[in-house]
Amino acid sequence: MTNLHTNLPLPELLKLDLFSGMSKLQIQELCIDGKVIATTHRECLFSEGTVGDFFGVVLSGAYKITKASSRGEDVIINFVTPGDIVAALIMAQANPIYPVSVISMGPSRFLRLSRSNYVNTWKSFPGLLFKIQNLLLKKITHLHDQKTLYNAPLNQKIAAVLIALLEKNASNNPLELPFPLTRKEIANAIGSTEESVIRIMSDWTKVGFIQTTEQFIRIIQVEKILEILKV
Amino acid sequence: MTNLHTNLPLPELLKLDLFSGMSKLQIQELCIDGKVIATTHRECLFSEGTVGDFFGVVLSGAYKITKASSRGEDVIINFVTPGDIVAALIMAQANPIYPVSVISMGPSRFLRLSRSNYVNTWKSFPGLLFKIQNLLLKKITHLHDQKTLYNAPLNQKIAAVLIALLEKNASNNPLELPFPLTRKEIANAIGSTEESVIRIMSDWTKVGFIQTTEQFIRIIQVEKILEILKV
DNA sequence: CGTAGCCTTGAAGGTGATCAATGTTTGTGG
DNA sequence: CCACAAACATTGATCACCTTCAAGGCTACG
Repeated sequence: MTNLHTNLPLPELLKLDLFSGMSKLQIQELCIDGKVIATTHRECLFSEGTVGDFFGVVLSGAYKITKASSRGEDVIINFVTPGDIVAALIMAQANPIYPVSVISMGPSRFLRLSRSNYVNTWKSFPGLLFKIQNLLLKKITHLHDQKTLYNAPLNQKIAAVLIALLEKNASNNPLELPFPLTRKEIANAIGSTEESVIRIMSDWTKVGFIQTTEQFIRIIQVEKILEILKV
Repeated sequence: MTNLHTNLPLPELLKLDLFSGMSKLQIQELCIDGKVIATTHRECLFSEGTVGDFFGVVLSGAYKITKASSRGEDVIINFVTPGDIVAALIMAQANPIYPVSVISMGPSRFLRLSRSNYVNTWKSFPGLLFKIQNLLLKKITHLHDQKTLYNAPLNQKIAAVLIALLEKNASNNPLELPFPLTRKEIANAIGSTEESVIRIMSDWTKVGFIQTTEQFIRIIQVEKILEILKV
């Protein structure tokens, strides 16, 4: 793991929802011992089953949260992008063990914060805990929405993943996912197989709904994808 | 909705994990305005989409948390049993709307607490917020585990539901679920159909793994069910 | 230049959804 | 207390969707 020990990127932190309404001094107190970690494509931030001694915030890029299934396959629980908080929930435990792995998608950056920091400092900011609860609520709501699609046809599930990722990134037109996402990863995120995902996305490419260039997926006709969701 | 305004059932509350280590006085302060609500089978505690002005704790019985899917079907997100906290997460929002419905399974009891209570009193107990985070962690972990079974065969999914519900209830041998659970509900919990669930559970009944008497499911050979999960 | 990661296509087959019909139990109102 | 409705459980037949297995091509990278 590349440990780039830099100063806190305060301008970046000030923009985060999490720290909105806080002074620079407060943020510095909350992020004491904070280190910015730069990860490369497919690099692992932490592994399922290891001791959870840090949490943190995604600064740039993206990470996938994975969990090993009973077979060898790694199921993708969800994706986190800038502003998302990672592993905060398990910090409240006495002896936390990471229940999932976190893996970089493309080059990404992460603000790593120590557990003691959370237990000592963050705990005494009720407003902050409320904000964390709101972030958690979003995650849970998303998991609920996914369950809602349990018995939906495959194309709806794929559409849902793409739309959800688009919504996380208020990017510009034409809409392109700002990190590499393979068909296999999509399959692992919706509980399907690589081949099935390929068949559907190939169709979409042929009719011009989407377009893939060098592992980056670009959505050309969002309306069409949204239509699939509505049926 | 039957509103049985009773005094706080302090002995019951003292046993809850949530309030462990707290004095009677503290609990009374935390549960000010608390009302015990008794619900009957299939009665709705609150509905998806309505204003969230209360949260609470399950005292006895069980409730199912449901969400409407794109079709008419109601998907079951999960089940809550005594000691579980309900809707606490959305209380941290400015103008909460319930994202799910909560429906009683058999006769149950619920301690209803007002939102203002949470925002004013509970907020200032960091230890309590941490305990809530730990309860949430369990819920999320369970959702993750479910995702892990996404592409598993149907019998594994059904086995997982039964085992999960057994674990929530440290009941005695032979293991019986202490609330009515229909095949259709199991189907809605795992994203399948009533008929498919029936076919598998009928097989299990024939070989003596389980037994159903008056809507109550009894697991005769837990080992066998656990074995199904391991394959 | 070979390997690894990713994408593609085809053929075969099975699991589980769908539709339909019926039996059984529970609950409710006259 | 009976009759009827609603909820729940069951069984069979059919078939679509998606998985599985297999093979091959493309691109990046050491």
